[in-house]
Formats: sequence, structure tokens, C-alpha cells
Amino acid sequence: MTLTNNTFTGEYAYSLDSKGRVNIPAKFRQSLSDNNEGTFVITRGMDSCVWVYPLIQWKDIESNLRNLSSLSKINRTFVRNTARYASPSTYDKQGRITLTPYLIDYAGLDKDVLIVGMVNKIEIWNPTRLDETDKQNLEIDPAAYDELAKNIII
Amino acid sequence: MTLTNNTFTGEYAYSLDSKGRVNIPAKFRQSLSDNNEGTFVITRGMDSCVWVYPLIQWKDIESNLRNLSSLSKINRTFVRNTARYASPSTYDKQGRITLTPYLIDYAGLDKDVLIVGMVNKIEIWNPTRLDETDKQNLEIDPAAYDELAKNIII
DNA sequence: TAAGATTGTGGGTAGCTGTGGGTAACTTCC
DNA sequence: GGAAGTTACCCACAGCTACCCACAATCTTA
Repeated sequence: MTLTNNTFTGEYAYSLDSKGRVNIPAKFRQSLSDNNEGTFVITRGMDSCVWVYPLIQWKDIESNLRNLSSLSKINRTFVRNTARYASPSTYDKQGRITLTPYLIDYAGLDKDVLIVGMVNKIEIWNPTRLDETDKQNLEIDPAAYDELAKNIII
Repeated sequence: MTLTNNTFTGEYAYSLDSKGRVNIPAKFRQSLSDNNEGTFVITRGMDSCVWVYPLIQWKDIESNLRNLSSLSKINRTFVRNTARYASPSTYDKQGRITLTPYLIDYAGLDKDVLIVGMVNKIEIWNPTRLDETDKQNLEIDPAAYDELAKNIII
């Protein structure tokens, strides 16, 4: 099956082992283009989860960060928070990446994790936290949400 | 007769087998343009059914999602809820796609299923649920139809 | 009407995928 | 410099998926 390059969708239940390793779903690996060199950049998500970017996607973000002037305080804070927790991770022969202890703690990860495709990146969740986040998001402005849906879903 | 490309109409009774496979009606497959590479994207419908998009139709949605910045919370929620349940599925030599266990459960699918052409996408229903949904929709506010009439002529 | 082609359904199997664990090389800290 | 802990790489194996073939029912065509 040929998928769009570097594009991720779907939800998968996987497990985090005692060494801090998680499998990247085979479907996701197949969609990776070669210039990623089997490498992802893992970092802290804006929700309570881990964000996993394919290397070339991250390089894009990096060059965008470079263009943010440090004169503005919000820019400095944003660049710092984004860069600070990012680290590259190459997957092993079995297709697993190793997470850092900080990120495992930040996302509250335990043995069972949910891997969610977010189109240009991947999220790793503690299933319980994702449920909670889902519920909170029900309180999101419905009009704004409908507006998005109207323009995108066909 | 050949209809417009990637356009689906009509209703068909098929069966879901023990491996989670359903046949895509031959008429639907014939209407697919080649750039779909024999691939559909299946996802959760807004009603209690499975939505099946031809690949190129889904790519449209995907590229819209790609342009939503994850800095905004509502964008993150929307991308997650849309991408999460979507997964590509290429039909086999017999013209069948494989559904995910989650979607089978969500739509309450059993052995007998109804496949409904929805012009730009396909719906897969549990016949009982479609009946129930139909009955509820009879009670639709006539004013809502009047509103719709402004947008479409039949 | 008869022969052939197409379509829908069932099932077998090789190879892949996800998971656990072992070991050698490397790093860190006293 | 050496012990202890950590990391990167390797192998093993059970379960599952993608692919293949078979066959009956239906449709097409001459």
C-alpha cells in the first residue's frame, strides 16, 4: 500500500517496556521517506503527551524557530520551551524508539500507551489522560469547532 | 454504464466476514479513478456508521488539516479527532477492504451490512441502526429543509 | 440457451509485526 | 582505574495480516 509520505493517521494501542522503548506502528514507518534516516525528534507536546516528529519535519520547524526574533518575550519563551525538550531518537531493528525519562514522566506514561496519528506528527498518550483531555475539550467553543469542520470535512 | 469518476450512489447488502473484511461493490470500484491506487480511507462517520473515502478525496482533507497550526488548542483537538479514527485500506484481489476492530464496534456492525453511496464517499451501516436513524430523521424540523433548499436544487 | 466471464464469500499460509529479554560496549562517578 | 549503571544492538517467538487460491452464484454475450 502506498501512503502519502510522512503522514500519520489512526490510533494504535502499544506498550512501553521497562527500558523506555515504544514501537512506532509499522504503517507509520512505511510512510516515512528515506531522507528521515529512520530518525524522529521527540519533544514535549502542548497537551499532556509526547510529540514525535519525523526528522525532516522537525528541520522545518527548526528553521521557523530561527526566524523568530528574540526581541519579543513571547518568542523567547516559545523557542525555549520548544527546543529545550527536543531530542532525536533513531528506531532500532524492531522499529522502536527510546523515550527520555523526562518525557515519560511529563506525559504520565505507564505500560499501556496510545499512539495517535496527527497528520504531520505522532502523539504518545497515557490512555487515561487522553480520555480526560477529550472530556475537557467538549467544553470548547462549539461554534468555532463547527466552523472548522464545515470548511474541512466533506 | 460509467458514471462520473469517484462518485457513488445506490444501496447494497453485503456481508462482513470473520476477518473484518467487506466487499466494495464492483460498481463503486469501476467508478474509481486510477490515482486512488485501489485505496480507501476508512474513518468514523458523524452518524453511527463507517465513512469510506477514496484516497484522493481524503488527501484533500489531509492537506487542510496540515495547515492548522498546533499552537491553537482548538486546532489540536480538531486534527486529533479527525485523524485519530482514519486509516488507509487497499482492497484485495477480490475487491474487499479490511475494517479496524474499533470501527466495527463503533458502527455496531454484524454479519449483514448495508453499503450506501453518498456521492463523494461511501457509508457502511448496520441495517437496524440505519432504520432507527431514518425514523428519527423523519422528525426533522421542516424549517431545516427550507434552509437547505437555499443551497441546493433537486 | 449455453458458454464464458464476473462477482461475492470462505478459508489456508508465509512472512511480517510487536514484545520480551540477553549481552557487550560505553559512560559516569567515586 | 575500576565498579556500577546505562545504552545500543542482537536474537527469539507468538500472534496476526496480507496475499493467495477455490468455488458457487450471478450476469453477459453470442
